Amino acid sequence: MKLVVTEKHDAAQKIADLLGAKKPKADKVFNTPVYRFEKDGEEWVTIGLRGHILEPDFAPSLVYKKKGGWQGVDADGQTLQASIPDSLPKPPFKKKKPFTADGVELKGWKMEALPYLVYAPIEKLPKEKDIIRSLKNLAKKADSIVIATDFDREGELIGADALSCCREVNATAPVSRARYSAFTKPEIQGAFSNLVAMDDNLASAGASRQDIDLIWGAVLTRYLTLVKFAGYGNVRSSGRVQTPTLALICQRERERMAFVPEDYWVISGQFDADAREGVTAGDGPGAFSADHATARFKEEGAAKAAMNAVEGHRSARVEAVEKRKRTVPAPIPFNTTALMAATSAEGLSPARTMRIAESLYMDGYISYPRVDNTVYPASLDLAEVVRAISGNPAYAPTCKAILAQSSIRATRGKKETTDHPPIYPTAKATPDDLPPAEYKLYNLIARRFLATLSDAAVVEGTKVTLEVGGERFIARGDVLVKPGFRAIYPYGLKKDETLPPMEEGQQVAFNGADCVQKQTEPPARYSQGKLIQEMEKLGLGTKSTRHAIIERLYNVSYIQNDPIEPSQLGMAVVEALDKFAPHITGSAMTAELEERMDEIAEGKTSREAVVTTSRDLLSQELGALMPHSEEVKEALADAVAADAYIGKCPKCGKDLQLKASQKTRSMFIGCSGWPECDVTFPLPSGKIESVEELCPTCGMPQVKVTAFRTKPRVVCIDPACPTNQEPEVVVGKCPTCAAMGKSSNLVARRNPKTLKRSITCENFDECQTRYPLPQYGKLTATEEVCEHCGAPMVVVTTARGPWKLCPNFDCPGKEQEKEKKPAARKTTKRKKA
DNA sequence: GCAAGGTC
Repeated sequence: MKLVVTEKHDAAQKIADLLGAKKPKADKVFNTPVYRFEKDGEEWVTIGLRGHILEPDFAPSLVYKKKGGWQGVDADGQTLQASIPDSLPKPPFKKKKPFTADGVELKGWKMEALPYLVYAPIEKLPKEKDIIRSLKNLAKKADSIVIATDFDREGELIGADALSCCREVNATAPVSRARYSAFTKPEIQGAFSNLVAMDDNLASAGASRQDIDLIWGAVLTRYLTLVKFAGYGNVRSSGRVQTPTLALICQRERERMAFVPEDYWVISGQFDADAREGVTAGDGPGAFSADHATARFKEEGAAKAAMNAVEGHRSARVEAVEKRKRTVPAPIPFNTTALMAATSAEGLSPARTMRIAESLYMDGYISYPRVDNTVYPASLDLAEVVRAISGNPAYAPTCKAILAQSSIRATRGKKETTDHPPIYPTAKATPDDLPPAEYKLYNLIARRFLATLSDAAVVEGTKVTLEVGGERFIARGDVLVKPGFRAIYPYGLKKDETLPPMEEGQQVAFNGADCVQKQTEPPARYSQGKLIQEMEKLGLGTKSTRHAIIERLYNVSYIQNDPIEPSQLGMAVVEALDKFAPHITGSAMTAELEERMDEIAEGKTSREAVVTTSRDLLSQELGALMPHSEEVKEALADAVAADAYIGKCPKCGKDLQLKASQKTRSMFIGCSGWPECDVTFPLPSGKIESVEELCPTCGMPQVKVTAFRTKPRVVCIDPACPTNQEPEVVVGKCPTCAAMGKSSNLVARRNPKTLKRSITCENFDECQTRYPLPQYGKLTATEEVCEHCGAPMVVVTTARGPWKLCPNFDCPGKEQEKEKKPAARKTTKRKKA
């Protein structure tokens, strides 16, 4: 039996389809799907991995008490002892009681262990245990093995790891490597009839990347986390990609802070081409505005002089009318970065984009979403794709026009790789087929695809120069004369600005000018899309990881908002590392690693040599960092306090801070003077941000609250503030009391201690009736009663509109709805396997 | 309780 190992399930299926004479049989080994077929009289089976199936980690059996423990070196530590270089003082490890060189006992050590962690041996541990089990089971019976993972460095490593698993159970089966760059019949058949050898050097290059990332990441993350320990779960991370990315954001913020705005003045005049003598008010079709030819006056005096010069004039002369046509080329095919840049501009974060793209891919609506390529391969039948999506009425006219051409021509980007085709739609979808966010992304991808097959747009720009009292004004207009791709791709489009028709020498009405003082703006913060593009430019991360890295920076509270601003903590982390361990804050480390990896791949150096050099460098920088731990600790503590600052305590004047409850992890506001001062304020659920302005009603601090899927709102932190008083609403009669022959009101109110809103019976002590309520939105009572349980129906109006519901949590109607739900979400069902 | 890289 011939065993074919691919990087992912999808590839295993496609290869089986393309190689088998007959349709392959879908089977399972344990829980892993595999595909069996016959070729040239031999039994074949393909199995898909899930990316990396092994994961490097510090050897648990040799060095640590238990996996993942951050204590340090265990027991006798012999293996570590052997790997520590002579330059580092060797602790005299003894059984059960390790000591430092100075004789300090190391049991339970933390920070002191870090210099040794730099040199700790690394092992590859199983990560996908189920898949490994299935793989080994097949490998046992295999006569030969073909590694058919992706054709790149990580793919080679994934394949080498898989092979090492196979070798544990089958030491002799011959192994070969299939190299393909597209799932087409000729490509795959060609790859399998020209099998090559595994490239061990390339796999080693990938493995050195893993080692270096782990060592630097673990050592610096533990350092930052332990130097100012803030409780379990409060990790201050650092890494080869995330820290330079954070540094980019901080650098931009520093530029903004250093920026000194300059005043300038802008003069804008109002004109009307219909009224020759300046008698109309200037809001007819002939009205237009034009800016002074000096776009920015640096001196107020010069601006005033220009204003004085036009003062009193009622007409202007058209000095020149220039028209110029320019073509706007159709956009190039989408790769991952370009897709994320486009969705970011549409308000969809890169991380969310990739989650949705993954589901669209899995459901068969779009092609593989992780690509660098921006050139459609010749093997892709563009006309067939156009036909496939032409069933969507919104695309039909464009599809028809494209198909009517004798040949279809597509735009092409600069990046041409053979990994996968650029992202294109693979099936028709309409707004009825997909949930809104999914369709939004599908629509963008489908329209972009059609745009890449469309003509350039032609825009006619008009520039009109006007003269008033010796001053020149310039009006500009843009009109789309040939829509081309813009007919199908309206994204990122500026509105047309039309000008009324004018001729040289013509007089138009001048209805006065305004002079506005403005200030130059600091460089803009990065949007998530822009940051991803910048990361790509600098070689930070890959198409598959950049969005996740940015999300990680949000999760550890190094950054906030979009456009992205760094937190005080983020700034402090970059500052501390930049001072003492500058290698981790720049993109040069990645660039250099790439060079070393190329050398390993070419056989010019070894994985061991490269990793050891990197360990020595880290050892050096950690050595510079450790003596300044007090300084770093204070800087981080100050930053954390500044990030948590909400306002001043009304009782003792110290700082009120955002805190997390130890027990429930929920957020509240507490005084930094605790335990002397016990002032606390409850917080509603949702993301909390500090706001500078105090409450206009009571003078207490305010916070900005963003609850899940709601618009942010600014609220006073004091529940007693009049702005926080919600009227109690009588929503109806209590059904429990009614059953007991009594009549009591159900009242909706907010608990001032917990801020939770609920409906309680006035007769609660006796009947114990209480219903939960959504925490946000305006609540109104209705006359209606729930058909299932008799509870009064209420309406909650949020930004998404009114929503009528039965508040009874145990209402029998709820169960029925739950049963209905899975059927309603049919859209995520996987397209035929 | 660490990273980054694959993929779900």
